[in-house]
Amino acid sequence: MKIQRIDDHRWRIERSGQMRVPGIVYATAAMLDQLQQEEALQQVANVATLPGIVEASLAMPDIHWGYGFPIGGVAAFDWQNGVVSPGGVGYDINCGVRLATTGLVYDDIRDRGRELVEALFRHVPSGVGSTGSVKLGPKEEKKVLARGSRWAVQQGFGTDDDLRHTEDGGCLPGADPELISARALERGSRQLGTLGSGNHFLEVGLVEEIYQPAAADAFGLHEGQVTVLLHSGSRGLGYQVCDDFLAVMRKHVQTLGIQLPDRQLACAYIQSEAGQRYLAAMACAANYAYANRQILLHRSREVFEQTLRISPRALDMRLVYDVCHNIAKKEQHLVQGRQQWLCVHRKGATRAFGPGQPAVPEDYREVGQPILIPGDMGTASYVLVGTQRAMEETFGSTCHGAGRVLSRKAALKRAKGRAIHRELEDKGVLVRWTGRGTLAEEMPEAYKDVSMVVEVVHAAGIARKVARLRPLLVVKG
DNA sequence: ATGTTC
Repeated sequence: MKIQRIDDHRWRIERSGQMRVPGIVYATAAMLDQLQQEEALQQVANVATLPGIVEASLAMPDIHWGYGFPIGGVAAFDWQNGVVSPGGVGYDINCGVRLATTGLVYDDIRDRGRELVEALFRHVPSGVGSTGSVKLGPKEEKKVLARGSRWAVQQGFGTDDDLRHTEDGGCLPGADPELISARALERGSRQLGTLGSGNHFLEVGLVEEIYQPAAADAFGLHEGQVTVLLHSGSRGLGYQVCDDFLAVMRKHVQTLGIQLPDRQLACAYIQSEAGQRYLAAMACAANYAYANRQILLHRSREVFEQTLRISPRALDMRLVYDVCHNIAKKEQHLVQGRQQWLCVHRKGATRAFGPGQPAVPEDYREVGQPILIPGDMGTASYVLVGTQRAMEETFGSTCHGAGRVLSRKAALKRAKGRAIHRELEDKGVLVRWTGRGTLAEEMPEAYKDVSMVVEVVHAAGIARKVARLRPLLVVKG
């Protein structure tokens, strides 16, 4: 594989073999050196062979190996002649992050940390297979799939302001619940409003530093403020939708006569029946995830109010934004000088729309879309803002997180004999968790330094730093 | 990520 340096933060994988377009990797030289030993760069090149891909197969600085497509990858396909692939979205359809501010400062919760984290842990079900927040009959579940966050708000789990500050308004269009298998529906019936496991979390933190006052002001962020950060997805339902459609597409792709460099790149032309059905089913799972995070936010409001015995008005928990980082979306972008309809796959990548974009909420439009980048549980998370340069270079996309450096297995080994929760406590982070190995798998050393990832996208201009958050209380699955 | 290999 031939890789050319473009500048300090951009590298081009030259076209070779069946590649239709080059690959572009956003990274420092040191990060690229590490990547050379992994399969992730080969996956970037593999994606570049798919029919209808435009401009380039993109990789963000948090790229790592994934199912078929790399995690941290962005690929856009022509809406008329291109393909859609479940592997380009990922198993956790609409995995995403939401950030809320509060009217509280550190002193308001300083002595209540243990109590708060206990109450959050009790009221927010977490862990693999967690259930019990909201139970849905089949009819009601289909409404969730069709309406997303709007269903949750209609049930009293939030406000219209929450919807305005959610990507897509919390509802992807074109969702068809009749395409969801009985098994997926069954898995979804008891998991709405639950956190899940792995890297999913609920975190109470502090705004530690502001980098860009104008954007921070627009987003309602100021130093010393208590925040709530949530990371979750579409749970077992989304997993099942992905699994169901991978099976469909593995068969389908054999009828197309296209040679794939990797079977995990199974796909369908967007305009085919299989392609349209996947997109309509994917939208259902995306809407389930939006509703899930909306209910998790509502539960957080309830816990803060009850534990601190304060009114909703005093708590003043406002949703800053909710972003999704595992999705394929129909969007119009400028390609070689003309507007073109595309299917933009973002897998472990976040939308990063710049100033003036109609899809950005009105109160943020002048500065650009908020971007939420969770780090590991002991260090920091970042709020960024989208840029015009991202619109021009990356189909309005940027990174999504720190990215793993240790496999789960390697992390377990490294954590042996250690008490990770004690180490976190020494850093000022109180943590409650469900799974046996979760804390070890998710320990800070298992991840890249999130600030290095953020520095790359900031320096490359495909997002700008707005604020840094420091974790105080963490609930893990 | 995932009722962590129906």
